[in-house]
Amino acid sequence: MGIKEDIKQEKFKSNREMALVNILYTFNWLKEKQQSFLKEHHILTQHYNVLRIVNGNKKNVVFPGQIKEVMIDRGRDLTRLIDKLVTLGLLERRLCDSNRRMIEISITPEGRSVVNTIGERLSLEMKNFFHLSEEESLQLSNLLDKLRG
Amino acid sequence: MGIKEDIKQEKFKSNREMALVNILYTFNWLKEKQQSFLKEHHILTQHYNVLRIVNGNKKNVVFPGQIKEVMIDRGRDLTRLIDKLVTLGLLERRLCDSNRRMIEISITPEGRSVVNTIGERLSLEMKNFFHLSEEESLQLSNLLDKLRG
DNA sequence: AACATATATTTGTGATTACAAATTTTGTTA
DNA sequence: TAACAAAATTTGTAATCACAAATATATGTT
Repeated sequence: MGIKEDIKQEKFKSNREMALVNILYTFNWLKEKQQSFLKEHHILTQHYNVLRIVNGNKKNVVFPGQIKEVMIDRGRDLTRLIDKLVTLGLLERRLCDSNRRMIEISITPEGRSVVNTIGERLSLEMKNFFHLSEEESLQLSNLLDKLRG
Repeated sequence: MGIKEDIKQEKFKSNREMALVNILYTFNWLKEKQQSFLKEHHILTQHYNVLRIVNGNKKNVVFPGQIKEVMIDRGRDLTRLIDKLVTLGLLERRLCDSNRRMIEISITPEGRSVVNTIGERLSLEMKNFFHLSEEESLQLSNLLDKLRG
């Protein structure tokens, strides 16, 4: 089974177009896998990504602007993404004393627990659905880097 | 420049996770490129994908269910996606005589013109931003196929 | 014919997204 | 130091999305 069967398209104009379509298709495939985990925690992939970033930061505190810089899917509507996570008790917001245009975001113990739990499960489950070796994964990642070149 | 610099993350737990993140990141990168074209025609990538499918079909007529089968990003809310394209005068809807549960979707001349114009421009521009050779594109596509296994 | 079941699509609704405009604070400069 | 531009985030809003429930039609069974 390859992309041609998956979307029932026999021919592509070029390998480039086939690769392009395959990235879009694989993205959705992966997103669906991820969502089935996250649903149990009542959050979406976007929420998880923000949590991961805040949790991964060495400092205890991050600003929305910093999160935006690093986000995989460009930080649109970050305010209301954070709103949601604050409502869920996973993040906290505080005014920054030194520069009051900024808001300090920090993760709560519960947030840390949630993001770690999901992260571990994801690592484990990866082996079941991500059918590439470490070597092949590296090749893939290098090709994608080159693509964006 | 690679994924590590792009999202400012020095280390990944594994190459698999790096590849995973890289796919998500590259998807968004590509989507942004595409959107800048489509904006000029006041449609979204989802709309373009539906148009492409209807246009690419050999028969003059497609049913929503068939579109759904083939869609890259699973056909959620297809009804209202088609609504939009009908409103724009790019698609037409007609009741199917033989099975009145179904709706016949066909593309208008204007729809055909729009989708062809966009398609050509996309092919041309691909060369400017899709920095892989035909050979490398094939490798990439094969790796993605294997990933989904 | 009457009924249950399956198919194909639409609707309702609440959440999320995109885009632009607004708000607040800071930095600069004439 | 008043004025103006820049930076960081929020708000408003219309459009889109996801999910479930509803509708309408077709098929198969007793």
